[in-house]
Amino acid sequence: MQRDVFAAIADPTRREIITMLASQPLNLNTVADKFDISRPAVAKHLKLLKECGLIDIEKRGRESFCSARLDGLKEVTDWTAKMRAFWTQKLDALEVFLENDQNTKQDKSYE
Amino acid sequence: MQRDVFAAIADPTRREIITMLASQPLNLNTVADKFDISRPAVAKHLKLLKECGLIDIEKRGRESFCSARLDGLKEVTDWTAKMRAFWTQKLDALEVFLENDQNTKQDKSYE
DNA sequence: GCATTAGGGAACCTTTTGGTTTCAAATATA
DNA sequence: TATATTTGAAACCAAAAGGTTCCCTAATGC
Repeated sequence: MQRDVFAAIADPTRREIITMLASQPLNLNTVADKFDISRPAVAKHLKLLKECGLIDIEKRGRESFCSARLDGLKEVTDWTAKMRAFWTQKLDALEVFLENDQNTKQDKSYE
Repeated sequence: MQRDVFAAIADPTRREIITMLASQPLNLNTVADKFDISRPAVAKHLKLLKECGLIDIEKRGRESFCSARLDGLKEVTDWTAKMRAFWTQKLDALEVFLENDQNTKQDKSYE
């Protein structure tokens, strides 16, 4: 049972699948037809995406309908936003520091 | 030359490194000491992070000072935000659709 | 009933990933 | 100068990732 959303979106094919399914639900073969790789390969990607909660796979008769369930991406958005905010804040603090004290040569500071 | 930011943040160790460096710059050995894995292993992660632009490595004497440079994460934030927005919008549209027409079945066309 | 279609799943293969140990080079320091 | 510190880099390894082919089962359509 994979569950790392970061690993799930690391693969370009899986990101494409997500993009496709975000616009509309599709069955497995329809998804597979969009790629050059084999159906089992796509099925594996879909299974992984399901296991980490990014898509639903609903069986209807002999067909598997796949649909996006992208609230799991919040974890990624949150982390990246937090990192960038932290970093930007550091840069701002540095800027203020440099503006207020041009003479001090603090050689440990960066940029 | 790796350059996929999505792949870069797929590894938990690399995410930890990024988190560490977001709060303050550190030299290679200091980073390595925080982990149970060997120094060369950490050095490889740092090198990869540098190659995709998420950190800087500045050499001073015999030391390598590493600092965060997290604007590259914008690509990730943008993509995830876009997907989630798209998905939320679809959900809203679906809700309206269901409210307005309970009987129509969805078609299978893509794109 | 029979052929077709959609998908599941096993077995297998190759490349990548993440890790290791070992050694050499360069810089600091006593 | 001799020694310790910090890193770079090579060689190697095991496991995971991503892919393939082949075959089986179960709905569906005729």
